[in-house]
Amino acid sequence: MIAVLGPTASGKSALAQELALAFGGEVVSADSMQVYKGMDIGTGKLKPSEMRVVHHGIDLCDPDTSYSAALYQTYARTCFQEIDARQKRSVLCGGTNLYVRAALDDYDFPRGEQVDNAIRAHYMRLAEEKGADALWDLLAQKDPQSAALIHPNNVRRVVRAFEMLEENTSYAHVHAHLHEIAQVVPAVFLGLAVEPACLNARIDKRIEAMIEEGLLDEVALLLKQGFREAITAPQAIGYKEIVRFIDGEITLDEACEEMKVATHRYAKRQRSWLRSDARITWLNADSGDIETLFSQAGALLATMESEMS
RNA sequence: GGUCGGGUAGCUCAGUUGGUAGAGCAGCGGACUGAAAAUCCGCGUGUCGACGGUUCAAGUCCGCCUCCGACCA
Repeated sequence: MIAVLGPTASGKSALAQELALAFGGEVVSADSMQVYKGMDIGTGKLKPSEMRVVHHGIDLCDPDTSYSAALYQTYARTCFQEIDARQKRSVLCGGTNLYVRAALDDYDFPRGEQVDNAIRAHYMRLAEEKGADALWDLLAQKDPQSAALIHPNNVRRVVRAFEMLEENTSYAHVHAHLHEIAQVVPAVFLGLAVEPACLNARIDKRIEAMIEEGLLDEVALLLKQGFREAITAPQAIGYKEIVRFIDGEITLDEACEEMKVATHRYAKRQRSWLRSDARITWLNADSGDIETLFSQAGALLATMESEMS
C-alpha cells in the first residue's frame, strides 16, 4: 500500500495513477467531495478518458445525500481487501486527511445514527435559537470534560459532542486517546511538498481552467437536481461560490476570486494537518512535472523496499 | 502652467484639540474521530511619499519637492 498525500493541486492524482500503473495497482481516492456523483470539474476528478488504471472512491453517492468519514472507512477497507485479493497494489490518493486516517489508522467510530439525524438537527436549532454560548453551557452541564475541550464558537463540534453522548461515549473520552491511535493498514506515506506561493499560482490557474471547462453548466445541472437542499455537497469549494453567482449575489469575477482564496486556505489547512505526521516522506513537487515526481517517488520506494528485505 | 483632492500594512481605508499608528479583507500559524473542500482558535506583518522647518514631542502644523487623480487653462 502506498499513500500519496499532499495539498490540493500538488499533483497527487497524477502521481498516484503513475505509481499504480508502474506497480500494477489500483487507485483509491480519499476525497470527501469526489464521492459525489455529478461533481466532476470542481472536485478535480480525472476525466474517464484520462483514467489508465482502476479508480475507487469516486461517485459513491448522490449529492443530495450526506457521506461521512465512517462510511468511507468501511468502503476503503473493503476496497483494500478486494484489491489484495486481485493480487494488486492499492494506491491511496489523499486529499481529505480525516478520510485517510479513518482508512489507515485504528479509528473506531461509535455506532449511532447517520449524518442527517434528529439529534444533530435538534441541537443545531437550539444553537440558532439561543446562541452558541447557551448551547455550550448546556454541554458544560451534561459533559464538562468534553465542553472544556471545545471552543463555544465551534458549534459543530459542540453538537457532535451531544451526539456522542447519545451514542454512549464522549468527545473527551475519544480525544484522550487521539494521539495513541495505531496504524492498522501497512502503508508507505509519500507527501508532495510545494512552495506555498508556487502552489497558489497553480491553484489560480486550475480554477480558471475549471470555469473554462464548464463548471457553470455543471452547477446549473446540479441545481436542477435539488443541490440547494443538500447538506454536505453544496459546501464544496467552487460550488458554493458559483451558486451565489447564479443567484446574482456576486459577479463571476468575484466568485472566481472567492474560489481562489478559499482554495488557498484549504491548501493551508491540509499542509497544517500533514506537517505533524512523522510517517510522511516528503517529495519536492515544485516543478509540477509528473516525470520528475515519478522518478523521485520510484527511487524512494526502491530504497525503502531494499531496506525492508 | 494653475486650483483642488489624495499618497498611512500586500489591498481598501481610519487616525480626534500634535503624544512614534488601527480596522476590514488578504496573508501566516494552529486545532481536528460519523458534515472535514466542513468547523473553530490565535497572530499586525509599517522608512505614515522625500527633504527641511516649528515644537519637549509631527502621520497630524508650515515650507519645498515628488507621484497619482479631478477640474481650469
